[in-house]
Amino acid sequence: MEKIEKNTVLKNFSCLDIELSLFCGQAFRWRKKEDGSFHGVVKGKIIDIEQNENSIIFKNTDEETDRLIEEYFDLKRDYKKICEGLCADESFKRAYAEYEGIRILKQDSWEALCSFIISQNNNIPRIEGIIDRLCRSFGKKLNEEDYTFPSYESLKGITAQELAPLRAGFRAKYIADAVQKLNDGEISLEDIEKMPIEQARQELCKIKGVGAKVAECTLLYGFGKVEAFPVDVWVRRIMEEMYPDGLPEIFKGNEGIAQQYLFHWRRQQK
DNA sequence: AACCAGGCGCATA
DNA sequence: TATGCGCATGGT
Repeated sequence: MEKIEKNTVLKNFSCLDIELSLFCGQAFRWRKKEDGSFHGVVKGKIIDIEQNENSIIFKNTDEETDRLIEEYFDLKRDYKKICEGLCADESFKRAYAEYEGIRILKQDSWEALCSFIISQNNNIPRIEGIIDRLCRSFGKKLNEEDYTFPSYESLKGITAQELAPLRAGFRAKYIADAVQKLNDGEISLEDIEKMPIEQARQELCKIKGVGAKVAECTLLYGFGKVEAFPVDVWVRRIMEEMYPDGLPEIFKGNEGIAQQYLFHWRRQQK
């Protein structure tokens, strides 16, 4: 990363496609502007990104933003090396050939948890709408267009009734339960971060509306646990069609990365 | 007008 | 332990 005027510029990178990573179904709050740049809010900071052939420009950055970017896009991890290893599997190889550059985004853990509670039995446009209304209703206003994702602390005491305007349906009571358990300290995201993954799964599942799939998504996208492996309807199809005898051994430790490529590849099929 | 959407809780056996 | 149904909402 180098600083050029007000921007941070990345020139030597591999396996990093910003657009693919932002829009392959793991984050719900980014948008692509008419000029082709990407605009979003990460942990309260506004992020603008432009990707060209051999450079990525993060606009108007400061030190804190640089730190966030490095974490969010997991820049320290050697994705190229990992993915080339995963290519020993033919199905992954096909997905990788088409969609090289997908990375697992390390999102805020509460945002990931809440977002994937909302995602259950739901479709992506509606998930995005609900989350947008959540941020506009309860987040901090940064400017005319941008709002932060509301912290669970700021939502303390909220009821399903009060969440009704989000039109989240039956999921409202699940959000309320998560807010309550986090604020009362029944569950601690800081603790979960440090736990062995199996224990972390059990902790997350104490929240109403959090089952195996949502817990796994939270661990993968909110805690950067790339060994987590969310199984939804699409991944179930992949398993039946390609891995009837289980996942290949080569995926071990990077199941979440393999999952994201296969998930996106499968969803693009008719 | 049924059916589906990055599931889960609950009842039933 | 395993299956099946209902669930809010909105789009095809």
